[in-house]
Parts: sequence; structure tokens; C-alpha cells
Amino acid sequence: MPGGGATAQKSGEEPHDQTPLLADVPALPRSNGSRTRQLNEDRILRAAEAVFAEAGFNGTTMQAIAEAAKLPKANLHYYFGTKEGLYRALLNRVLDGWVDAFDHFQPDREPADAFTDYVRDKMRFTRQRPMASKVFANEIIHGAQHVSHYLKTKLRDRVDKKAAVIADWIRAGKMAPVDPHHLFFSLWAVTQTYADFDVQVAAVLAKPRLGRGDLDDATNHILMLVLRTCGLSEAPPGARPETRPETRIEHHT
Amino acid sequence: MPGGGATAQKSGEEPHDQTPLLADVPALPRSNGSRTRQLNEDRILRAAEAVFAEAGFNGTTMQAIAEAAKLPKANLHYYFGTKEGLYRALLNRVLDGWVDAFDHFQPDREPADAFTDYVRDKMRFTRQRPMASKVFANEIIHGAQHVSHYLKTKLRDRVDKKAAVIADWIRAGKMAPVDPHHLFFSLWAVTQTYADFDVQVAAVLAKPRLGRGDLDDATNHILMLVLRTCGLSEAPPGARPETRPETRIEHHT
DNA sequence: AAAAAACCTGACCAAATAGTCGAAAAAAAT
DNA sequence: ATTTTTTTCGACTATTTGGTCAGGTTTTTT
Repeated sequence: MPGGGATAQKSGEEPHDQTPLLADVPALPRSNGSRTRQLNEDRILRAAEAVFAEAGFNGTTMQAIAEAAKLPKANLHYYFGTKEGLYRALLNRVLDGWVDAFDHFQPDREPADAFTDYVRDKMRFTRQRPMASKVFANEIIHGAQHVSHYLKTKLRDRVDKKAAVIADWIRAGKMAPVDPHHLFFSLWAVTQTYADFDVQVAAVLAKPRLGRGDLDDATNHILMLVLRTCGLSEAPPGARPETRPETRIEHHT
Repeated sequence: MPGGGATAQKSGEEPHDQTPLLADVPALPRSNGSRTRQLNEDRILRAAEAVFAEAGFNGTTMQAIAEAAKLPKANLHYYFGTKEGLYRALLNRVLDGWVDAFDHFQPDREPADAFTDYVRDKMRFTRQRPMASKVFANEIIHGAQHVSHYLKTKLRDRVDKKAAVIADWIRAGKMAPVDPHHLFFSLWAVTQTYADFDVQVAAVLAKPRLGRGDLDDATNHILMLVLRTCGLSEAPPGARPETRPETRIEHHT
């Protein structure tokens, strides 16, 4: 039986408990949101994000998170019950920030503006929370066992809706024909690659790590790629052309 | 001292042994390539690829690989010494098939042809060995601890060389200006996303899993994306236009 | 102030797991 | 045929790790 007090999660039968996720975890009696609780949970989640990102679910030990959070291990169990509970809470947190960027795709907007804002948002996320991106990537690569329900419902719905908006834009002649779904996959791929595969990018660019300048270059490159793909620009947009026509590659300052 | 016979790898001091990788593992006395050895190593590596891809390095147990390969666990240790040795051997194998596709970028080729062939190759790899792609992706996300040397030497060199070819094409006015390095990152990202994040893509497309048709669609989409980005096509290429050209917007040229 | 609730934590398990060993079977070499 | 090398594999071990717990401390409520 569960001990610590708040660990609960009764009926500890199945190890692969299919908690809905998104349904805001019906588990722990998160009672109120007491001052300390709020603080400590946040502290733990922040630590967990870094550790899970570096090591993956199985490579992560509760001990490691505890040390990163500078709290005794038993505390993590006090607040989140199990390792999986903690992981789930973390995923919830990460996912929240993930779908919101979609709101840029409003029917009445200029496609070019929408795409630009979307890419900028995504890249900002990549810069500010690369760990979150890695946690998510890791989860998907390993079969999305904890988020498959989310993917098939909320994400799919959102994507379908926004794909419809893009289809309308195309129909209205406001942008070149592109499969909206695959366009999204490409957008996700090219933006997240700078968070998930940062090490590889840095290695190829011969830098110790990706700096802000590199990510700005990347953003401009992606914007150009997207806008050209959608027939929304014929030449590199104003901001820092990647090459002066005729000139030879004066890339990143 | 090591047991089984061939496990060797003396001087077992550092757990994080920095074996060069690529330097063809100076460890196990892979003696000859005796009939059985060849066969069994291959069998084990095949099993390992699947298991490592699904579960990541830490999530993988030697037992699981052994079962997948239908061999006793001790045999894996006999052939590869340690779990890490096996993992390393697997990475070597995967990496081999990774850089070769670069050979499409020859100075005297037509850019459009080179890109087309490259993308097709990458997508073929994605279809035929999605597991290999996942193993690699996982390794990079978690810091590329085993392949960082490879990334900083062989991969970087190859990329730089091919980036120069592309820069020449641009200078010669054979394609639109694009930062060659970032172009590569984008190419990798959009092609591998269909292997690494297949679950997500399938979920959004409302399919149980990605089929050949989906990957063909993806390939066409990517080709369009790349060619438009490089100013090598104004309209979707013949194969399965993603939308009927009923639209105006005869963008760039 | 006193009672109750929430929080903290060192010490302690049981299970899982990488790696080992020894002896026997199979293959290859002589 | 005999020796030598390679391969097989059940059983064993040391270590790691998720999770528990009892009793203490702090905070909140009444």
C-alpha cells in the first residue's frame, strides 16, 4: 500500500496505468495548491525536465532528479508518488506549451504573417526550453506510450482545424498549393531539429554549442524555406538574406 | 579478468571508454569472421537495433535483446563483451549507411537531380530501416556521447565539402541562394521526422501506422519543398500534385 | 494554545539487471 | 583421430534503483 501520505494512487495493479493525461491526472490528492507544494512541485519539475531530457525515461533515476532539485529523494515520491507520475506531470506541462502556437493560423490573417509568427514562436520555444523539446521528442521516438491518446485526439483535432484554414488560403489563391498536414510535419521537423539535435548541429557548425546567433540564422533560414515553399516570397525577405545575390556566402556574422 | 573467452577489452577502468568509433573498434578479437560468428553477430545486431530503437540505451536490457535474437544472454556478452560494446557496434553499423547518401552532391550534376536523388535515398532509408534512424536520433538527443567524435570529424568534413559544392551552384546561378549548412539540417529534419516521429505523424493522419503510400506522399511533399526553396521549381512536380493548379499565384521566377 | 494537517527525511527493502564463471558441446585445425 | 579453438548456456553475484515507512518538524486551522 502506498505510504508517504500523499502517494495514494490506489489499486496499484497495472504498472502501465493508462491515465488519460490531459484529464489532469486524477491521481494525487493535490489538495489545494498550498504555498510550499506549488513551490516544490515546480522545483522538482524543473529539475526533472533537465534530467529526463538528458537521460530519457529509463536512464533517469529519481536520485538524479532529487540531487538536481536539491531535495531528498523521498520528497519526490511524496509529491508525485511514482517516477511515472512525475514523468506524466512533466509531459503535461510540456505539452501545454506545444499546441498553443497553433493559434496563429486564423482564417483572416495574411498567410505570410501567420507562418512567420508561428515559426518565430516555435524557435523561441526551442531557444528557451530546449529540454522540454527533448523530453517530448524522446517520448515520441519511444512509441509515445504516455501521450498517444493526446496525439490522436487533441493534437489531431487542432491540426485538422488549422489544416483546413491553410486549405482555404490555398483555395483562395493566397498561397501556393501545399499539403497542409505535411507542411506541419515539416515545420515541426525543421524547428525542433535545433533543439533536439542541437549537438549535431553544433558539431557540424564547428561550435561548442549553439548560441543565440546560430538560432537567429536558423530562424531566418526556416522562414525563407517556408515562405518560398508556400509561394509567399520570391527572394529572401528583408531580414538578413543568407547570401547576397552574386556574392559568396557571407553567412552568420 | 574477462571471462567467456573473447570478451577482452582489458584495462576496464573508465566506464566511459572513449573508443574512437569509426576506428573500427579496436576491442574484441573479432579474430577472423568465422562462419558462426558472422551469423550470430548479425543476428544479435538486428535484434539490438529493434530493441534499442524502441527502448533507448538505458531502457534496453540484454535479456530483451537476447530474447529477440533467440539466444541466451551470455552469448551476447560472449560476442560483444558489454552492453556498451554492443551498442557501439550497432552505432557503427547505422552510421555507415548515413553519410553515403552525400555522394549525390557532385559539382557537375544538375542541382535539381542531386537534391531529388538525395531526398529519395533518405526516404528510402527511412522506409527500410526506421529503427536505425531512431537509434541514431536517440543517441543524438541524449548528447551524442558515443558519436560526438564522429560528428566533429567525419560528418563535419563531409558536410563542409558538400556545402562547398552547393555554394558553387549558387555562385554559378544554378539555384537560389540558401545557406548550405542549414539546408542540410532542414533536409535531415524533414526526412527523418517520418522515421523518428512516425507515431506522431500516423496519429495526426489518423492512420494506425505509416504505410508506403504515406511515405510516397511525404517524399513528394519534401521534394516540392526543397526544390521550391532552392528556386528549382515553380509548381509542384508532376507526381501527385497536392492541390489542383486552379490557383493563381504563379509565384517567383 | 492546542489540535490537525501538511511536509520532511534517513534508513530500509525487493526486484531488476549487467556482467561473470565454469564446464561442456561443437567446429576447426592438425 | 586427436588436439585446439570457438561457441553455448545455466547458474551465480554485486550493484543499482524505485519505492516504502516511521517518526519527526513545520505550518495551518480552530
